[in-house]
Amino acid sequence: MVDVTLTRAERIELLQAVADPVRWAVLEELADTTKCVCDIRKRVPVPANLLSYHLKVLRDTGLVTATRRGRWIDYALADDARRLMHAALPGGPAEGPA
Amino acid sequence: MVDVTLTRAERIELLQAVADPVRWAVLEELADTTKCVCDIRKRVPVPANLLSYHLKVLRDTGLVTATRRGRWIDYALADDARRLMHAALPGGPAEGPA
DNA sequence: TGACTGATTCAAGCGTGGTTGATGTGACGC
DNA sequence: GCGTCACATCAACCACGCTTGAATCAGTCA
Repeated sequence: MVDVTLTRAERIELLQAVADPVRWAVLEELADTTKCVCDIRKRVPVPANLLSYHLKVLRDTGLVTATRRGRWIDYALADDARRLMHAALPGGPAEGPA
Repeated sequence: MVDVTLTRAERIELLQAVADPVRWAVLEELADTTKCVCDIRKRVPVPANLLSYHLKVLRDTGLVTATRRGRWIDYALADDARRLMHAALPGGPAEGPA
């Protein structure tokens, strides 16, 4: 697997994406299983358009992926999302779950 | 050592503290060694009062500690700062550098 | 093809975090 | 006690991230 390193600005931007109560909750929900938007919304009760806004931020930073399934769209944590989040923190070389 | 767990709000607040370009840079500078404010400022070139503002945010979230040394004040990464930062990320139990 | 469900986008507005200029505080040397 | 250095605090302001209400889009079905 290509070990793409992030620039400082990318690391900070990624942390800014995570450091929001709604997006943090979404990432927590997706940590163990893929979910569609309506399922996420059951667990993160915010207006639908607000959830869409935050999902877009997470997509744009590459932390989640979206897959259309008919009317529904399934969201999942990106494969390297955990590694990216841990690597984004300051303090020496990237470290995280082994 | 007491393994104090953070609430969700505390975890998010901690990430918000980290997810700022100035504070991120300060934490990066303190990762390997204690530094006084004027040394930090050489590496993170922002106005002195702005640096003070950000250092207060980091102190208030417990990520850094301050020690007066005559006219100078030395800042250091708190002992458990790395663990707290990794633990603050969403996605299952706290994980971080082993 | 219209109605409905699931989801996104848009424009406008607001709250607040970050910045600035000014001021204050503590330590030090004379 | 005063001037200087190192650092912090304050009040005011502003940029922008987040929220809201409205509109739009994609898929499905009768």
